[in-house]
Amino acid sequence: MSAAAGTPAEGGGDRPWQSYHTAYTNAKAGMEGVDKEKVQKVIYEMSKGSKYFENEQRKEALTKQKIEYLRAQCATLTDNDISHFQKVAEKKMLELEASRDLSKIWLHTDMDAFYAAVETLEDPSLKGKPLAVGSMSMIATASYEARKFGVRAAMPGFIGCKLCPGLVFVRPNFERYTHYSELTRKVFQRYDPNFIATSLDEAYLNITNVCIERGITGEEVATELRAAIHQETGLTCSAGVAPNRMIAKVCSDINKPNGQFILPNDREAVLTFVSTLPIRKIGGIGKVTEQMLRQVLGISTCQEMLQKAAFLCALFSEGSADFFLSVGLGLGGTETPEQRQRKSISCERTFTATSDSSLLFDKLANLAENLTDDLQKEGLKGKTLTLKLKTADFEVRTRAVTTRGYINSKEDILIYATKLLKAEMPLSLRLMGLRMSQLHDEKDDSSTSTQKTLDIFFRSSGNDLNVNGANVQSSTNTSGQDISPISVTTKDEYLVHDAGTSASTDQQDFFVHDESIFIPEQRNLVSYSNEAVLSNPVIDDALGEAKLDDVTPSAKVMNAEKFDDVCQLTSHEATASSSKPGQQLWIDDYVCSICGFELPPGFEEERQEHSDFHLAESLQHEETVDSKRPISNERLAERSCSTTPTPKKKLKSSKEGKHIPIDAFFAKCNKNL
DNA sequence: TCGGGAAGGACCC
DNA sequence: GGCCAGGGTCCTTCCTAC
Repeated sequence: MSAAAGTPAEGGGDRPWQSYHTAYTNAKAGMEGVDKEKVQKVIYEMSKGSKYFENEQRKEALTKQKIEYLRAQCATLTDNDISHFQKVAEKKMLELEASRDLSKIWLHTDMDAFYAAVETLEDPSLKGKPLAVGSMSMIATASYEARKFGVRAAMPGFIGCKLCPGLVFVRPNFERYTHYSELTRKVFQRYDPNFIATSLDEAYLNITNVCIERGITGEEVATELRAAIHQETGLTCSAGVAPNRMIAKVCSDINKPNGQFILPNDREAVLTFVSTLPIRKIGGIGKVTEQMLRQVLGISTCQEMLQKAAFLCALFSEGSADFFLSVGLGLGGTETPEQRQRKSISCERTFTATSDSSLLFDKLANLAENLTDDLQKEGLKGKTLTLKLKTADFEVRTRAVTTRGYINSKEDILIYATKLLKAEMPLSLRLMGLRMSQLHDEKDDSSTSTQKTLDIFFRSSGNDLNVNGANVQSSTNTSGQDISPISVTTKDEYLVHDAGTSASTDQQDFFVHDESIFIPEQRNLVSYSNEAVLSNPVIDDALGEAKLDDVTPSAKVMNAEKFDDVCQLTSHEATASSSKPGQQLWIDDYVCSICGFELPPGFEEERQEHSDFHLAESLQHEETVDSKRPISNERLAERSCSTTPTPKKKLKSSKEGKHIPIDAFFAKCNKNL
C-alpha cells in the first residue's frame, strides 16, 4: 500500500515532526523537563527517508483508516441507537460498580532504571553519567541522567547518541539483572508469598494481610519494603499502593524515582484520582488505542470514558467496552490470579537484511535450536509453530502450522519451520522468529499423541546426528560445490535411519559412508512401512492390492516401541489422498501411511511431492530389486525435501490470502455505510 | 452457528 | 557519508470446516 496517506506534510504542515509519533516520543518518568519538540524534531530528521520511517508511515495510515472508519460508524448512530447503548452502558456500569472491592491493599513496585542502576552499582565509575544499556540498534534502559536528554528505552542507540552526544553505552548482562531480581524477590516474599512478578523489575504484592497482622498502613509497608530493597540490593525502587492492581501500577509511576504514592481505599478518592488521569497512563492503552479514543470520541482522561460510555458500547466489542468502563470507574484486579500458564514461547533475531537463502536457513536452524532449548528448559512441548518474518521493508508476516502431536525437538521444529520458510522464498529478511504455542507440559505427557511416540522413535536414532542435531545433507550447485547452508533432515530420513538401526542389531544393515546412506536390499521405506501396515486391518483394507510380500525378515524384527507407534498411527481413520490410490494414504488426513511422515492439510504440494517420492521409490525398487544399489543421502534429500523451485502453491500471504487486506476491508465497509 | 486455526497487531519492558 | 530501529507475549479478527 502506498504511504501517501501518511505524508508528513499532511500531518504537521511546516512542522512535520509533530505528527511523527513513535513509541519513544512519549514521556517516561524522569523526562518531565525535556524539550519534547526538540526531541521529536531530532527523531524525525534522523528517521525520514528510511525504510523504517516509510513503514511507520504506512502503519500510521492504517490507524488513520481505522479512525475514519470508527468516525463514520459513529456518524451513522441515530438518537435511538445512542439511547439504547446508553441503557446498555448504564447497566454495565452498575454491574461493574457492584463488583468494586475496596477490602484489598495492593502494592506495585518498580525498580528505578533497573538495568542501568545495576550496571552503575557494578561499575561505580558510571555514576552520574548519561547511560544507555543496549546497543546502537536499541536501548533497553536509559539512566535518569540520559532521560534528561530525551533518551529512553525502546529508542535506537544512534538516535540516543544524537540527542545526548556523551551517552555511554553498556551491553546488557541479563545474568546480572536476574541475580539482582532474585534479591528483590526475596524481599517481596516476606510481604506476600504469592506476589506476582510481571518482569525482572516489577511486581504486584497483596499486602492486605501484612497490614492487618502488623496493624500498619499501606504507606508504612511501602516505606519499609523500599528500605529493605535498598539495603539488600543497593538499588532503589518506587512503589504505588491502591485498592487494585491497575491503580497501584499507575501510582508507582507518580513519584518515580525512589518514591511512593498511596491512594486510600476509598471510592471517592479513586474516582477523583481517575477523573483527570490521562488514559495513556493505563496499562493496556497504548499509542493506537489512545489515538482512536481521542480522535474518534474526544476521550483523553479516564473519567471521559464514563461520559462517552454509550459510544464505547456502540463502537467497540463487549470485552473492549467493559475494559474501558472499568478504567473509567477506577476498577482493576483485586484477587491473586491462579498461576497463569504461559501460552507461547518464542525467540527471534534481527540481523542485517539478506536474501541469501543459505544464511536464512542457517539462522532458522539457530532459532530452532534456541527455541528447543527454551522449551526443554521449561519442560514444554507445543503444537502450533509460527514463523515470524520481517522483510527488509519492515513488513511483518507470520506463518503458522499446527502439528498433529506435541513437539519440542530441534529436528521436528526445523522440519516445519523449513517448510514454512520455503513457501515464502525468495525474499529479503531482516528478522526471523519462531514461536511455539498450544503448549503442553512434558511431565503431563500421558496423551497418546502421535508425535510423542515418534519423538521417542527419533531419539533412539540420535547417534549419527551432527552438531546441529540433524543428519548431514549434502547438496551441490552446478559447479559441484557444496552450497548446503544447514543440515535439513526430513522425517523420511529419520525413518530410513531408524528402520535400519533398530530393525536389526546388525550394523551392516545400515551405515553412513561419505555422507551417503546405504540401504542394503529392501530395508528401505517401503518395506519397513509395509511391515507396519501389515499389522493393521484399517490399513490392510485401505491398501487393497498393495504389494506386501517383499518384506525382508530383518525388517520384520520391529522395535516394540515403533510397533506401538505405528499401531497408534493406524488407529485413526485413513483417508486417501495419494496420486496412486491403494498404495499411499494420509491417515486421518495427516500422516503418511507408508513412512509416518506428517503433513497437515494445506501442504498439498508437499504431499504430492511426498507421494511422488514413494512412487519413485517403489518403481526404483522394482527396477533394482536384484542390483542392491545404494541410495545416496543426497538423492533421498532431493526427493523428500526438494529445494527445486517447483511451481509451489504458496501458503497464502496477507496480500493474496484469505484475509481481506485492510484497505479492501475498509473500502468494503465504506460501501456498506 | 461455533470452534479452532491463522494472521496481524497492540502492548509491555 | 552511510548506516543504524528489539524481543516477548497475548488478544482480536477473520476464515473455514463442521
